[in-house]
Amino acid sequence: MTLTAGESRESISSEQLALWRMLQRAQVRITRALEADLLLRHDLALASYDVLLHLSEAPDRRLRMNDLADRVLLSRSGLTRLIDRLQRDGLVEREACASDARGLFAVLTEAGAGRLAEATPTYLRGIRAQFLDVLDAGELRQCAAMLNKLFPDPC
Amino acid sequence: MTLTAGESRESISSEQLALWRMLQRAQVRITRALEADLLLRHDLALASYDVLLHLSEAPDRRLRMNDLADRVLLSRSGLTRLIDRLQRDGLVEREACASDARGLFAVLTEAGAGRLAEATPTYLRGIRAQFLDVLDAGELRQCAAMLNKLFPDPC
DNA sequence: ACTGTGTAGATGCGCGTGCAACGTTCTAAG
DNA sequence: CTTAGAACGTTGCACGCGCATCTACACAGT
Repeated sequence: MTLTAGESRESISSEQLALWRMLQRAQVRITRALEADLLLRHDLALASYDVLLHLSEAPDRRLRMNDLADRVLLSRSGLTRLIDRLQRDGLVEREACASDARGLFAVLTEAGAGRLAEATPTYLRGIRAQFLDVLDAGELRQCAAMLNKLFPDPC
Repeated sequence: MTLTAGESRESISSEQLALWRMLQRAQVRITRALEADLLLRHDLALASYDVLLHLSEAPDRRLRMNDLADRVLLSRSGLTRLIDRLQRDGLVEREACASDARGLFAVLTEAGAGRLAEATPTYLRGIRAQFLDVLDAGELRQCAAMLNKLFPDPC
């Protein structure tokens, strides 16, 4: 079962390379399909959805810009601009941080929570259709196990 | 083992949602690490590497723009510009298509093949370090099986 | 208090991307 | 032959992103 020794150490078989390329393709496809659907139905980019989602899960629906940037896998400047847009659309507000004058909170507004709630069915349907429903329970467990090895970092 | 019935059909458990988010994070991380390495060591973006790789595998090291765009998951205009850059750097050339005056081939040059050969060890090392070496042979098989279900399209 | 080092966000800039529109060429119907 | 429609690739445009830089503030040591 685990007698890969020497094969995966030296170089890469064409099956392994093909596996990697397939993984890339699958990921891009799934993400694009999801984003397209979200954009079409709710005029919401995937990154925006992610921001709203993370904020909705945070205590007091607020998160420091820095923490938020880490969670949504965006550069700090990228997040600044994204929050600009979300603020312009009234989905998020900036609020000063009492304990640290440098810091800002991004706060989910009521409108933002509403928009998130609207879009969530689309989001869930998307990941089910593209991903979860395609695999059975055993495969999902295997997938989780692999991801834990690939990505041991704290959430 | 396969008694998901009803659970994955109705809505999404938080484990499933977490699984999906982890998958996203893992994918972004792996891709970014790989691209950063490639960029740092060989001044080659991942998309550029992919183009060179696909061309090197094609008969006569050439591919129609359209076919190439499909393979590297880029829009037609995106590919036009990418080929512009690669041509400027001498890694690729455009060549008219005899049978169809609308068509163009992107052709890998010697310099392009050389650059690809230079970068390939970095590329392979990257996907091994980030992905292949982390999993054992059984997991890689499971992964392949899942990808075949997720992405049944022809390569 | 003062100075130096580090951190939180914002901004200028260049780059790469997709969409819509365009010109060119192929193909089929009349 | 002519003409309508589709296909191939390119271009104008706007957008989102990251990097480098900047300002404001925090916190340590003196």
